[in-house]
Amino acid sequence: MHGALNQLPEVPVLVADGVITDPESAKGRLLAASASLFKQKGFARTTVRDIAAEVGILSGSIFHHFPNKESILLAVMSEAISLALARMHKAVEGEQDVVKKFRALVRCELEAIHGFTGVGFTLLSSEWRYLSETSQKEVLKLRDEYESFHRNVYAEAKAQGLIKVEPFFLRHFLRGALAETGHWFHLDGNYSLDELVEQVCLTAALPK
Amino acid sequence: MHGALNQLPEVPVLVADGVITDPESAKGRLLAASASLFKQKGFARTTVRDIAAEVGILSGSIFHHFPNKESILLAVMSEAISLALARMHKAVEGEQDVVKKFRALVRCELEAIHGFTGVGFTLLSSEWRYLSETSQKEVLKLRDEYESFHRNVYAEAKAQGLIKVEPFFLRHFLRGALAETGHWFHLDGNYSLDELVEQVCLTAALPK
Amino acid sequence: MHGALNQLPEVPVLVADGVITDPESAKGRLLAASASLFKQKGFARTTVRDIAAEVGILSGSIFHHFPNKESILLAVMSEAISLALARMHKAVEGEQDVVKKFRALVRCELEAIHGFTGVGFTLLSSEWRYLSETSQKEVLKLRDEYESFHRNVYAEAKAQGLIKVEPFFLRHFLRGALAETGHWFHLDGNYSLDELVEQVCLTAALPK
Amino acid sequence: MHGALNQLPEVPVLVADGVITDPESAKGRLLAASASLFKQKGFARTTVRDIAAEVGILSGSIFHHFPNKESILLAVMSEAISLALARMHKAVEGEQDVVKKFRALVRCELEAIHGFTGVGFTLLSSEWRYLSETSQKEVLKLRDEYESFHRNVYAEAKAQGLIKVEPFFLRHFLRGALAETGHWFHLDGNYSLDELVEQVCLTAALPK
DNA sequence: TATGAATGAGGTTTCATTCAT
DNA sequence: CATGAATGAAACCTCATTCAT
Repeated sequence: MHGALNQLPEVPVLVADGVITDPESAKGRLLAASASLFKQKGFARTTVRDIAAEVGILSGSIFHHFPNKESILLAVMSEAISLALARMHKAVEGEQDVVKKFRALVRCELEAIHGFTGVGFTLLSSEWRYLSETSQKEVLKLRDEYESFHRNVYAEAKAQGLIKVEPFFLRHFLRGALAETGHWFHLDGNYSLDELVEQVCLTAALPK
Repeated sequence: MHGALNQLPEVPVLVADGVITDPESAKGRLLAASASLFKQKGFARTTVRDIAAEVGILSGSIFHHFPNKESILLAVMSEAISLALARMHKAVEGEQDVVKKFRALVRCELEAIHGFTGVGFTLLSSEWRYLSETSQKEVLKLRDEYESFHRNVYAEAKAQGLIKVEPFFLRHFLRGALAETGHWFHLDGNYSLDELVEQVCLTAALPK
Repeated sequence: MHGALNQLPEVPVLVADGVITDPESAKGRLLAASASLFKQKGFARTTVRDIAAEVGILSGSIFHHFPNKESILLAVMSEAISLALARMHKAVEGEQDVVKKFRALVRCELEAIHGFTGVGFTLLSSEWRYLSETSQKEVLKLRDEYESFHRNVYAEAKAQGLIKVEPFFLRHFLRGALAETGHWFHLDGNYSLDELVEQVCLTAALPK
Repeated sequence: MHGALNQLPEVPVLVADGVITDPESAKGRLLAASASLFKQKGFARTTVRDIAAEVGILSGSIFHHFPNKESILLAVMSEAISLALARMHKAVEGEQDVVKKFRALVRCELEAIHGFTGVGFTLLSSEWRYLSETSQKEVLKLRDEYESFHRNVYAEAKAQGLIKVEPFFLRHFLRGALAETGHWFHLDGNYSLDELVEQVCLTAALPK
């Protein structure tokens, strides 16, 4: 999946813009390895020695790049959300049709969850509590931006009579439902990502 | 919320049937305290000293009731699912109307998540990875029973043309959406549990 | 020297009064060993493993008695000064002659420095900087009590025309001179403690 | 205080004679910064990164000037004592009056302690134990020269009946008393250096 | 059953030192 | 000479678990 990330055409642009750390730099490789391990074993069970071993350095060297273990989690999380934000904006750019925007958002979030934009997005919820309060606030700013963008599109859909549920509820339901796909849906399984998007829209009774 | 649990009329029955540990026994109080702490701080960050302090004993004494820390988590989880199963069966008992059964299942799961049946249900997903493989298999049996019951009701609804999405997908979506309510919905907030159930059904475009 | 401490007749009284920790208890042995090592190698160079090895336990066990390494230093220091205070009061109790009081104070401080009352007194100056600010304030209260007692006796001597120098200066000079004996004077060497006291008084031109 | 050091007229001479390192050279600035930090925080708590930051270089660069951290301490110490020796010889040069020589020595030592000759002299006692045995021996040669010079002047005073205490004891007492001034006396406080010298002589009952 | 001192493995972090650039 | 990433040993500290009382 890391490989996939590097091959995405927009990555160099995002690196240049400072959205994310260069995945080929030492720090970038550290982040990718950490994200992957945090996802596999959880933050608490992942030791800095594990991370170092994954990258091929010694544990002490990690602290050249990050002041402590928690700051790695913080970096993984804020890069994940920054990347998701950037890709989300690009995905709906210029689109007027609300249904298409809705589908784009769903697809974008699923891509974020399933690693098209690098691991890390799922950690936002599963490892949230391991972030210090200060760090939580920092990430919360980005999350709020992301969430309100979603809610606004849902509100448009509601205004056009395309859905009946309140945007506030719908966003919470969808976030949960999509995050959960991280636990059961596999890209290389029986269903494609597009079929998954389709089932989500079907559930919400959204017209094509 | 613990108090609420104890006041539920069916608790003595469930205790007598061996479904759950007597919440007034030493072991029961240990489980309740553990569940609450695991939910608050996560399994990994909760120390056996924390648990002992919450119950008012010393850390060493815990090991007279449980062989190790993980077995506490296992007990919390299997009691949570057993309780949820028992209450679920009771809730749909004798009911023929599929829509009513669907609503009952949703309500039941929300009650489990929000503590009507004691804390612990949320932990099933959030702390799942801290269970050893052996323990996971043990709990999985109960979860499978629970999950397939849900899927069967959804399949009925599909057969009657009430919903369009595949039961398999719907169950996964719903599980995620409902579990997520644990992070944003509060019983003492602006909305009642019934309103929440209503919004869930609205989202799935389910007729009344 | 530890042995000497235990044989002092007043020790049981002081332990009973809560002035010092029982030197035969686990905590007391830990303190004695720590004080001795801190004196030998300095606080920074003494590892908790060193201390544990000296006492015959494992390093982790130390933290059953003290929350961290610094708190051991704090305890060593406050016990040292508390003990010195107690013995000082006893030494001048009922004495009216200023010259005799002066000699008693000098002797008392030398005894504290050279271990008659347990190691630790010298550390008060040499390892002072390793104490956190909070801990410094705590110990400072005791030190102030000790220092002002000395200054008061010197002021009496000045008032009686026995010395010419200001008490403020004299106390600072004496503290330095006596502390320094810790680096060159040895009880088992060529001179006795009484001869040392005599030389101090000679230097200050104090009549017999 | 560093500024003051550089302005002293004899510094260029001493640099030219190889007594001390040029305080404007890279090595000299490194020594000054180290001495200052060692005094503030102690040798053990001062990191090479601290020193490097103070000088404005990176930690790795330090090792182009010194083979290891301890050698910095050694250099600071031997320069301190060399400088003190040079200034001491100059101060008593041609002086016949023992009382005046005594005063000159006291003043000289106080100047060394309070920074007229650059920080570092106090470290000789406080950080002594952090020197390896080999280094201790090296500095000891210089210290012995310094100490015996003092003792000889005291012996002269004793021979002339000006003091009563043994030179051996007096030197130890004075060293301690003067070193201690580093902890409480401040040049910019209520008393001048000359008043301090006066109080020292008063204490030792030395005639004017 | 409860206690609490002790264990001991393992965690995060620090830091002097090295070395290719 | 300077850099700064990397090293690797060792530091402090945590904590589930044991066991004699």
